[in-house]
Amino acid sequence: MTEASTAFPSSDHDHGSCVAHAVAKAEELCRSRGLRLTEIRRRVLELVWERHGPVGAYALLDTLRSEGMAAAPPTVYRALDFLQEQGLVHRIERLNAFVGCGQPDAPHSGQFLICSECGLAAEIDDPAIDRALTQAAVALGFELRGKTVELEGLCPDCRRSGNGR
Amino acid sequence: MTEASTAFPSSDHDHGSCVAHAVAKAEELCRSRGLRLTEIRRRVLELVWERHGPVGAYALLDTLRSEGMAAAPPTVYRALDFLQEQGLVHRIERLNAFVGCGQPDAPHSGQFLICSECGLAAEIDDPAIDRALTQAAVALGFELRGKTVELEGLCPDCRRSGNGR
DNA sequence: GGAGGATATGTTATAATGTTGCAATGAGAC
DNA sequence: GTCTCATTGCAACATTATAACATATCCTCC
Repeated sequence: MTEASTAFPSSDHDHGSCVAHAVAKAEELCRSRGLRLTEIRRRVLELVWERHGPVGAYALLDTLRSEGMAAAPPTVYRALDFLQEQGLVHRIERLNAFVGCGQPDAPHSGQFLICSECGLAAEIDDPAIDRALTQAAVALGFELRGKTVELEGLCPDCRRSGNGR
Repeated sequence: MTEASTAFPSSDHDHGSCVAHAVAKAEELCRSRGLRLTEIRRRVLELVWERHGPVGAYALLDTLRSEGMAAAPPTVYRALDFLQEQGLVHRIERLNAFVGCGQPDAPHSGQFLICSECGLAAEIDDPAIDRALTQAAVALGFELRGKTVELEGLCPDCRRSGNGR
């Protein structure tokens, strides 16, 4: 997950299977925690994974509606809240958008590389970054509860293809 | 700036002089860059510093209006855009809010400690964090353009006074 | 298997944040 | 002085998020 080849999803990977995998993982996780992965929650999770990049809440909402579901903003936000609490999706502050998390079981903070060109977001989990953050907080007597790390720039692919200048 | 005593503004420091100082610095900076620190821009900068903590765009707007200025959302957002471009204020993504920057001349990315209890935000500039971020990006072949680092938790004061549990 | 409580969803309205487009103004260059 | 360009005024609108309250569904316990 800290390797260039895996940080950004390759354009030809098998979406279907990775969505299925994520949902299966979520089901297991909910079972083990005694929580309900309801129809809506599951569908939102699937949609987030299908897109395989940051998705806005209202994009999800539109999709749900187009599928005939009765859905209003709270429907989506509540599902997203639940998924976030369980670590199944992360919110990307810079984009007001959400992405699926590949490691919902391992607690971690979510560090992202966001490509300004293609819009993809790669999650990394770099211990050195985490260590530096923790140390800074300790040094200042700050009790750390949440970390947001979002790096914006050009992903390897877009760099190669000369996009973004 | 990486010291506990200075990271968070102490409750009894001299607001007036630090606002004045920030504005003086901004004026000099604009002069040297051949830019115009107009009435609106200056006032917005002052307001951001007066609050000495994250302020929302609409809070600024309300204040401007209460002072009799003809102001609409674009008025404020344009001023904030300008100030951000010049490094005079930073945006805090987690809060959709803005804070004054004490080091507008030294280019830096803006790393924040945000207290969930008192709402203050302390800017730090920790080289170790920056190094870790840069190295992660390099390792992944990612061309870094912007960094967001926002740590949320309890500031030393609120910790001591037992707020936030 | 039915009552009751907790969890989840439906629904409507509204709040909060941010942007677009175009006209009018004003400051500095020549 | 006039030209040009940056800045501001203004109106409308777009996007993101939440509040409040009613209804439905699930689960447990008897």
